Parts: sequence; structure tokens; C-alpha cells
Amino acid sequence: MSEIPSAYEPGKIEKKWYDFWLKQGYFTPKIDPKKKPFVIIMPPTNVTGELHLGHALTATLEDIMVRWHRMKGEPALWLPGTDHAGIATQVVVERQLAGQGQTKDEIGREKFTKLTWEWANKSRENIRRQHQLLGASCDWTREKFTLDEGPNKAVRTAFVRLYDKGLIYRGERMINWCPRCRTALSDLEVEHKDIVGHLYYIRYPLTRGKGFVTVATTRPETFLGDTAVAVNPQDKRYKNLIGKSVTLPIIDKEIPIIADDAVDTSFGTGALKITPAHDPTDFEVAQRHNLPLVDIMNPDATMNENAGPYHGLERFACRDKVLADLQNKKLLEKIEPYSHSVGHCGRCQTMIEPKVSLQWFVQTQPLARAAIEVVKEGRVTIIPEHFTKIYFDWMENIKDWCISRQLWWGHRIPVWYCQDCAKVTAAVDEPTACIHCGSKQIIQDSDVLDTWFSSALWPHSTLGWPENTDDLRYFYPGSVMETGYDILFFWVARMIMMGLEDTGEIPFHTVYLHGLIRDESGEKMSKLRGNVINPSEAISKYGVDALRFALTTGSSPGNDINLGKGRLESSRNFVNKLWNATRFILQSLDAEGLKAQAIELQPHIIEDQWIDSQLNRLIKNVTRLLEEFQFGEAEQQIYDFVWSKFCDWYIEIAKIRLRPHPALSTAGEGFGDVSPLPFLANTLEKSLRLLHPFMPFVTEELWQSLKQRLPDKGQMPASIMIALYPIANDKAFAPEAERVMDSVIEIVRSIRNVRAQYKVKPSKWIEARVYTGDLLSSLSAEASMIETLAKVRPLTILGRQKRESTKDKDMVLVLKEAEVVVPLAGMVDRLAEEQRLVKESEEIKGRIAQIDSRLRDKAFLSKAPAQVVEKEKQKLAMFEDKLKRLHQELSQLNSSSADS
RNA sequence: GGGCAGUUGGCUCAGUGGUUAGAGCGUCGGUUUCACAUACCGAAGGUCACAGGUUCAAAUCCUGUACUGCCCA
Repeated sequence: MSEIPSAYEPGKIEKKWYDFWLKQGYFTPKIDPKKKPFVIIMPPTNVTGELHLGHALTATLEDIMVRWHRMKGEPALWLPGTDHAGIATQVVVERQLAGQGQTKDEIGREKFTKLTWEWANKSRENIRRQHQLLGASCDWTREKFTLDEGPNKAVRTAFVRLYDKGLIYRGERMINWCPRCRTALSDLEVEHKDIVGHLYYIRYPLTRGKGFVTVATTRPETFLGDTAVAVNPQDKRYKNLIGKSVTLPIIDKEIPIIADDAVDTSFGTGALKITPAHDPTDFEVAQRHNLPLVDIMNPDATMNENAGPYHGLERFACRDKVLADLQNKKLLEKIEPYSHSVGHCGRCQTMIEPKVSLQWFVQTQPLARAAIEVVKEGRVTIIPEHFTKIYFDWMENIKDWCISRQLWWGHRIPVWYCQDCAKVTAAVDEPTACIHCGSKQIIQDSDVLDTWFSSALWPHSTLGWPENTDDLRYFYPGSVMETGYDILFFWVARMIMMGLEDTGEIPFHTVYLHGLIRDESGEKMSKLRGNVINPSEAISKYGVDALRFALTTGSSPGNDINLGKGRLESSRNFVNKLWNATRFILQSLDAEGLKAQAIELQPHIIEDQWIDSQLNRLIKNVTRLLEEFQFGEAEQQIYDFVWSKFCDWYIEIAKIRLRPHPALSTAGEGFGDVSPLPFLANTLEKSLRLLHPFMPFVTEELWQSLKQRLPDKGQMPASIMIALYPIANDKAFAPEAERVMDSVIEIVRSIRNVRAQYKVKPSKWIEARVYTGDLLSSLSAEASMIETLAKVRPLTILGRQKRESTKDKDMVLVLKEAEVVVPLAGMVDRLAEEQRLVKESEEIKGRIAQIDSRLRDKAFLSKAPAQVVEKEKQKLAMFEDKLKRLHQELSQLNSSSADS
């Protein structure tokens, strides 16, 4: 079949099949009340930019699950979507504007939002295309965007419900302020980094009397906002100072010295400056002592009017100036190197300013309680299991969630303030008047909600909530939430809280967390390091199927994946192997044809029984592994079967049967005349189906080509993706055929080994004799196989009783079920032979001693399962038998050398 | 500071209490044989980080130590 190229060219077929699937509508499930659906809501992809390998991994794992369940005949919904990604998107568009010398304030909110929509629409298109490139079988007819009317209404509804319950409130609290993004952030959006800085010791003179109190701080500029100095009440050094006051230098402001248990006497001098408006712990101290808050900064982190002479300075410039001024006044006692953790904006990496600010918050503790329960009760399972503890730790220590953002891109907070009565109206639909006084003078809050607020609703908002839609009733709760472990809190935890709160039900049954993709030496991929692998580049170089396989094979849940060239190449090679194995089978089918009656698999022949037995064991294992979410191991096993069993042995053996009598029909009589084609076709066809969820494109292409050549193609489905996933047939297990084939393989390998060791030319036929016991007839039936695969001729297979005495040139191999004698004209070193046999028997003796002592152990015999004991007994018998035969060979060797 | 992982051949990783611990890549030797050199055949290479413990049985479970990474504060 010359028209099939000898190497797989992925680029040629991928688009063809994706378009076909799409056109056939396979991705859209049919609602069938009699069947339980399988549902994955795709975690919404950020609308900013390109897909990276993390997305590719997410898409691959979800596609594996969905394709598998679809092939099992379940209505399978994989709902795709994108996230407006508030800050991230706004940053991108602002940057574009800056390139044109404009700012968002110059063009105004309306125009800015319009621009951002344009960008987002383009980006969504791009993301959709890239997902399709990966083969993602998601239902594009149900695709959602967080700012769509549906999810938008869900956001407003959820907000108002929580507000009405008193679980959303507005208040002045300590928040994380990003001076660059000029917005508040939640705790989760802050990244802590260790900074090597300094600890500055500053003297605050006592207001009355001589002397001063020295405080230590990493941020000297904040002294401008100090409203107290706190000491520990137990601290003898300062006991007499409690209740007195100090005067802040430069700005000459008097502040009290207070006592608070929270002060750590071992930090710095034990006296702590209290800056309640700019430090979370200071804020708490201030609450306890009714200290005033003094905000000293503008939103852009320049100093405001409260900073007196420093007004207008940027925060770090201010620090330098403050230090210089203190130095001049001899109030800077000392500077120590000091390493501490400082928060940075997760989006732009600007140093966070802790700041008291008037913001909207969700009171999360009541929501968390329910979310803890459902995991404790096992209604929601987290894979891998150890993340459950991390989930609990976070949930149990949860703090109120700051949800308002000073951005223009996002869901506008559904709250209106009355200009007349100053009261608040929260409403799903835009109100025309204040619900308290009826005034029409109402103004909507200008802020938007945290993006993660809308993603928390994603599992139900995408299905239509708050409307009671068909989709919501049928597909909710979903089956699996699959995502990276790095966003367990951002998404998963909040989805569980909000899902329970809004619908009273869990949002999904299983949480599957995957690891992060790193480069081949375990480094995080980053543009800076230059070790980034771009998915589209990898796809054009290796093909989608290879990329998908490389990303998921041999990996386990929650563990990071090191992806390098080697992994991609070996996956590509596997795809190519599959391609060529199919090519061979198609060629054979074309040459010989497969008659209808031959579809009935008739396992009369040992190797046919063997491959079918191995195939069904594989199917059984793969099914179990998929059920246990062990995708990587499932792929590994299919890989091993296809390459090391099917290609290396079965196909090689089949060639022998196909070649000498190419014209014979499958109905012929006698072992040698039975065609291997039915088993070749069947094994290939099932292997392709097993592999389809992992590598959809190449399997479809090959399956279609194979189908064309099968007599029952009329009964076969139109696509492999809607074909049934293979089901194991336990009746196909054939231990006896496996025993024979194990022996054949061992014989072939041992002869090949000898050939290589003695540098026998590959083209040279050599003689071999095989002596065996009860396998005699089965092995004799496989004689032509052994001949060809080991390149031995003449080959004699005899019972042990026919054994001739060993000749000088004989090389003797003692195997599990046979002895193989290979005469090698004058090449065998007798002494080395003896040493080899002695060494081998010593090893066996060691093993026997080990098993023997185990079988003498009463504890083992009484406590180990009977099955295990039985196995050990068999092992012992096997080794003893082998040892006996080794000894026989040794004595033969000695007697024959005595003869000469 | 608290927590969670990891430590298995030269490298990257599987191994979910029960044979002689596996794979890919790399290495060494051989092969252009009519599916595949993206291949085939053969080989070398590991006291499973260390120390205790539980168990008839531990790479696997427990405790501790060391190192590495991550999360939280």
C-alpha cells in the first residue's frame, strides 16, 4: 500500500477530523433522563493572551475523561468558557493605550470598556482555536464567558442574596492595596517574597522629661502615620513608661505609650511603633485601644497631606528622605540587615501597600463551614487525597474576602447609594429609585467585583442558574472539577462554598488536581529563563497526539511534570510506531483480504490466544486505572502492550504465518494455515479504541482506514469517538498459552543473547536443540517461530529423555522450562562455561535459601494469605527444578571434559 | 515560624504492603531484514536519602534526621 506514507504526518489529518467531529455534533450531549451524565465544567481560561502548557495539560486531562465517558455511552458534557480576568486584562489594555501615549482616564470609562471588549473578543477567538487545535471535545454550543448575560445575572443574584443575608458587608478594613493597579486585592492575590532589607532603630523622644524610646521598623516612612508606641505589659524595661507619651520627630506629634499583650518583647527593642492605617497587626492593636487611624498615602503610593513636609513624595523616596532627616537629628540609632517577607501584587509584582480602606467583603466563615462538611462527609473527594488537609487548613482559617476592585473591567457591584437618605440599595436589576426613601437620586457603586467572585459561581452559573433550566436540572452537580493544585483556593474552595450557598448542592463530586509543568531539569518555565515550550510550536513539531501523550503519560495526580525534548520525542515515536503497525496490518489485509466469517475470532493457536489474553488483561487494567483517575499509568500500560507485546512479538510472529503461504485462505486446515489477520485486526482495533481518549487524531485516522477494510464496516459507528470503549472479556484469559509464549520468548531471547555474546553474524543461521518436558508438543508447534525469530536452523525440539551428551562446542542454556543447546563451532570456552553455570546455580541457591526459610517460618505460614504461601511453594519448586538441571549440566560438562 | 510534598539507575520519572524494583532518554556493542533507523537485536547500570520502628512480609505504613521544592503566616 504505497499511498500510506512510512512516517506519520500529524499536520495533515488533525484539522480534518476535528472539523468532522464538530460537524457531526458529537461534542454536544443529548439530555437523556434515563442516563446519568458525565459533566466537566472547564475552569474558565483567562481571556488574556495565549494558551500555555498548563492549559494544554488541563485540556488534555479533561478531554481524556470526557472522551472516555462518552465512549462508555454516557451523555458527556464538557462546557468550555473564558474568564474576563479583571486586573490582568485591564493591565494589558492599559499597556496598549500607553503605547499610544494615552491613559484610561483620558479616554474615559465607556470607551475603555469598549476597547477591552474588543480585545477580549479577539482573545476568546484565539483561545477557542487553540483548544480546538488540542482536540478538545468540548461543547462549543454551550460556551460561556463570565461577562455573558447569564453568568452576569448569576453574579448579581448571588451578591444580592448574600447581602440580604448579611453575609456581604461594606466596611473599613485592612486590605492589600496595589499602587500600580490602584485597586484593593484579596489575600490570595498577594504573593509573599522574602526581601533582604534593613531594620531601622528610631528614637522617639519622650514628650515630658529626658530620654527616648527606641522602636525598630523595616518601613521608617510609616512613622508619619504612627498613633502610639506599644510595649508588652510584662516587659520590665518599659513598665514605668506605660501611659506616658513620646513625640514623633520632625512632625512633632504627641502619641501615647500603650501596653498590649501582642507585643513580642524579643523583636527589635520590644517597643513597637503602631501605624494602624498601614499594618494589619497594628490595625488590630488600634482597634483594641481605640487609637485613631492616620492614612499617610495616596492611591499611587505617594505621600498625602498627612505626611507633612513629605507630601507628594513617592513612598521609597520618602523613606530615603526620612532616614536622612532622622540621621541629621541623631534619632537614627542603628541599622541592621534584616530579611522579611513582603507582599507583592500577583499580577504586576508591585510591592503591596497594606492599607485601611472602605471596601466590600464577604463574610466567609459561615460559607466555609458547609464547605468543610461536604468534604468531611466524602460528598466531595479531592484527588490526590493529601490536598484535603490543605483544603481544611485554609477553610478553617479563612478570613473575610475583599471583593471590591477599583477597576473598570468586570461585574459592576449591584449597589446604589441614595443621595438623599444615604442608604444602600442592592438589587439584581437596575433600580429606578432608592428602596428606602424612594428618591431617584441614586448612584451605582463605581467599583467592580473580584473576578474570582464570578468564577466561584461558574459550575452553576454556566448551566443557567439562577434560572431553573433544563441544563441545570440535568447536568448539575457536575462530575469532576479538574485544575492545577495552585488554584485550589482561588477556584475549587470558593466554588464549593458558593455552589452550596446558591444551590444547596455540591458543585461537583470529584476534584482532580494536576501538577505544574516544568522543564526537563525541573525548573519552572518562564520567559526569563528562556525554557518555555510553546504548545503550538510543540504541536507543529511533534503533533497534538504526541504532545498530549507526553504531557500525561507516566505522570501521577498532583505531581509536577518535567517536560522536555526527550518526552516529546518518545511520544512522537510511539505515535509513529502505532502508525506503522497499522500500515503493516492494512497492507496485509489488502494483500490477503479478510472474509466475513473470519471476523469470528477462533483462538486455536497459542499465539492468538496469547495476544487476546494479554489484550483483555490490558483492557481490564486500563478500565480500573481510568476509574481510579490514574491516567498516566493507564497510558503507560497501553504503550507497553502495543510496543513490547503486540509489535515486538505478535506482529513479528504473524509475519511468519503470513509470508510462506500468502495465497492460502483463512479457512484452510492445519495450524500453519490459520490466518493471523483476524487477531491482528481485532487487537489493533481495540488498541486504537483504548488509546482514543489520549490521542484522538491518529487513532481516528487509523481506525477509519482499518474500518474500510473490515467486512462488518456497515455495522461499525461513523467515528471512533462514538465507538464503545473496550470491555474486558475474562474468558479470554489463557494462562496456558501465556506459559507457552513466555517459554518461547525466553528461548528466543536466550539464543539471541548467545549470538550477540559470541558475535555471530546476524545473517548466519546456527543450529539449536531445545529439550523440554510437558511443553514439548506446544513448543514444537511454535518451532517455525523460534527458528525465524532466533535465526536458528536446523532446530530440534525434543523431550528431555532424548538428550544427548554435551559436546565440546556446545553452549548450554538452562531456562525456566527448557534447556537450549547451541553448538558453536570451536568457540565455547569450557572454563568460562563452567564458571557461568556455577555462578547461575549459586544465585539460584541463594534464592532457594531465601524462599526455604520463609516457608519454614511458622508465622509466615499461619499469617500470610494462602495464595501467597502457595505462590512461594511454586517458586521454590521451580527454582529447585532449575537448580537440579543446572547441576546435571555441570556434571555433564565435567564428565565430557574428562572424556577428552 | 507552621504545614504539605519529594528524595528510586548518568538524567527525568512510574511503581496505591506480597516474584528477581520498571519505563523513557542517555551510554556501550551489533543490524540498512520487504510496517517503522522516529526502527530492530543485545548489554551494562539501582544495598529505592539516612536511622529506628510496625508487620509473617516494607521502595510502599509509622517516627525521627538530612537535603530539595511548594503552600500558608
